[in-house]
Amino acid sequence: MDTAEIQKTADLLKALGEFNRLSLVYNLCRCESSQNAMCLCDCCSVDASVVSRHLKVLAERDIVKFDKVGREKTYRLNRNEVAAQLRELADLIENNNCKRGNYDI
Amino acid sequence: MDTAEIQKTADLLKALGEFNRLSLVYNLCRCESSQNAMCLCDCCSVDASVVSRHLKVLAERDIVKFDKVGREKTYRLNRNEVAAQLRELADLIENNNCKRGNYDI
DNA sequence: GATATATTTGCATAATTGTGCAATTATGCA
DNA sequence: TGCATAATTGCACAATTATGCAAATATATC
Repeated sequence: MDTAEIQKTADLLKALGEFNRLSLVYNLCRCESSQNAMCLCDCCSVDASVVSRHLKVLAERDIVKFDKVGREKTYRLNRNEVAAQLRELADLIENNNCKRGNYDI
Repeated sequence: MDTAEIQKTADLLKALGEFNRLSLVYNLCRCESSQNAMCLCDCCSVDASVVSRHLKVLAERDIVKFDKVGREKTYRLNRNEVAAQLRELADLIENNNCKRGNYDI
């Protein structure tokens, strides 16, 4: 396993592993349409600037995508990619799907 | 979504989302048999005390389990549970499996 | 242009976290 | 009992991170 790859996965998990950010993700989970940041503020009781920074982190990790419409930014979950990465990790952990086929039992 | 539930998931992801801890997890991934801490030290270039603390965090989150044999502690991945939790999150994110059935599009 | 709203940024701060080293504890073995 | 090895813990420290407030930026509307 490449260290860069480990770091990338760790970064994804770390981005998701903070209470307010995960709250934002769960909030976006329930929305089919994009939501702007002000709307998303309601789900966590922190300053708008904090929400802005959390959304930036989520966007940097490609967890959310956004469009700029006028003065608003609307966010949506990058559902398929995030789910795929989580499943990939789950498979690795559960199935021991080692391409080399060497088991050390 | 309950805040306690959000916090629990966040804690799991945060525990996995650190480079050396994830390295330990990947390392355990490749092992069918339990591995003791000293052996696991080899996979990350940090002090044994650091590995000990990381393993403690992983054990607290039920990511790894351990047995004490003599003066050694042997660790193994809690494969099924961790994988199940990751898949649950993936499903939630991807499928929008909202029990209430209200879509806001 | 003036004003209101949405978002970001600079700054300061408190809290958390990862780390190494030394000391300690626990256990096995001679 | 004495010594070696495995693991943990106390302590200090550096780095990161989450946060709020105020100011700045961007854009819509009047």
